[in-house]
Amino acid sequence: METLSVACEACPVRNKAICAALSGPELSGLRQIRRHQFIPAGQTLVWEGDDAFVVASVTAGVLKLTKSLGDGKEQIVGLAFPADFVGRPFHDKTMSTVTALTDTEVCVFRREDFDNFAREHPELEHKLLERTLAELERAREWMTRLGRKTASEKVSSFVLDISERLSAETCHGSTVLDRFELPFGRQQVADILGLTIETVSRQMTSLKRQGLIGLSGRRTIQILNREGLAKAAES
Amino acid sequence: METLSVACEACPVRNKAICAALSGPELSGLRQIRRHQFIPAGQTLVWEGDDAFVVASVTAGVLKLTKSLGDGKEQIVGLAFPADFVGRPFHDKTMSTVTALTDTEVCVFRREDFDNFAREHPELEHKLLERTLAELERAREWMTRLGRKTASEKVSSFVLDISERLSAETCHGSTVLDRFELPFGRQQVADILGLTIETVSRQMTSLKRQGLIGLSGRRTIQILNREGLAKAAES
DNA sequence: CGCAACATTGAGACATATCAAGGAGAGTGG
DNA sequence: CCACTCTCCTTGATATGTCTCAATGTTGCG
Repeated sequence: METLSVACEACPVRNKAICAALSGPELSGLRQIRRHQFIPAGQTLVWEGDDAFVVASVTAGVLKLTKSLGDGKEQIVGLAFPADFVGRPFHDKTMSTVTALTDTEVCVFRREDFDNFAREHPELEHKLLERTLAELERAREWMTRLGRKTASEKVSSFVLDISERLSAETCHGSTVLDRFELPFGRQQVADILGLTIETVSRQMTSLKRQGLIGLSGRRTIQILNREGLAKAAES
Repeated sequence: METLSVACEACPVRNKAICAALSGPELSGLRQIRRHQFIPAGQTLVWEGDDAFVVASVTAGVLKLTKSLGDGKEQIVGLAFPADFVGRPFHDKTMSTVTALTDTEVCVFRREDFDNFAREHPELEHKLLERTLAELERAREWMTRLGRKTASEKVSSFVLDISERLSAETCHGSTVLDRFELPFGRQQVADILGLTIETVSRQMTSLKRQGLIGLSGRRTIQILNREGLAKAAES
């Protein structure tokens, strides 16, 4: 892994990540304990069950948080986009694996350093709390999808959800992208939705045939009828 | 709803809930904005989608957090035991319904009061952060169960999980209860696991026939072979 | 005791998984 | 620029687990 040197002031997520809580002198305190790091697509930052040595704030790219079951099966339990925070502060075990889906840049902290710093900076902890509460809400929404939706509803709501998250990233006002590239392949969509790759593929094709979405290349999706898709996403 | 008057010092969760962060004068500040309240089984504290007027800390009983889908179906996305915190501070919408499963007692706060108080008491926010991080972890574990486990694995892991949470409550050292009463009926177990009531029933019967658990009455479960049950819970 | 709510059991339908084959993209080397 | 190849995606046929519908059994309360 390669350490990059980027000034916090020039950071693309300066105003959105938890460090937005800090200014001037405090920020440079934080900078002293961080390491800006590049993670190539496919590489894993932390492993499920390991001692949690690090936490990190994402500045570019997308990561997945996964839990693996006895056999080869895995469930993706979270996604981390720029400005999101990964890892569990104040706790010594990591309970999910964090892996880069695309080439990624993160601000990494030794967990212990971060914990100490955070305890002395309530504003930072407050930002982190808000972010964690939002993430919890998202996880619960996701649980509903996993527990009570059909394959077709899962895929529809997934497409809508992702379009919103990717739009938030590019952040041109409140525009929602209607055409975007998925940062992952079919297997990973399946692991997000608790389905098999074949079922995801079939449902994608079905949505395409209904004229709700367009597919080009392997990963590009176009939403042709957002309203109709929203209807298909409801139970 | 009936307002009770219980001194914080005598509170059964005094040392476990987020208010454990406070002592003496700060605690009495918190006491001034709280209302101790009794909620009978079946009654709902807050509704999904409503403006979030209140947050609360549970002192006795069990509550469920649910999300409902278009039709009658619902998914339980969380359980709140004594010392747990419900509601979303610093945010104006409630995204899940909170309902008492058993007779319940909670410390209720107007959200605005709580927010203001919390911002002035970093120790309290810190406790809340730790609790929220733990809850997020639990939600993710639950997602894995919903997405990638079979009905039989779901029920087995559920029984183990509940036995641990109920034991934590009675808190006699590190004893784990082998015989306990579920605070909910079959339909609610189904809503937790993303199954139908019939499937839950069949799996319970099956575990019973395998000699892993014993069932008596409608809600009492006895774990006869914890190790075997753990094996059945893995994928 | 008798009732109402809840739980269990069975038979059949249906959705998704599994197994298996074929097709399209993207990168590589000629 | 085209053939080659590897990986990923799509499609089809069948198997299977869970849901649905329906009936029966049980619990606990008035």
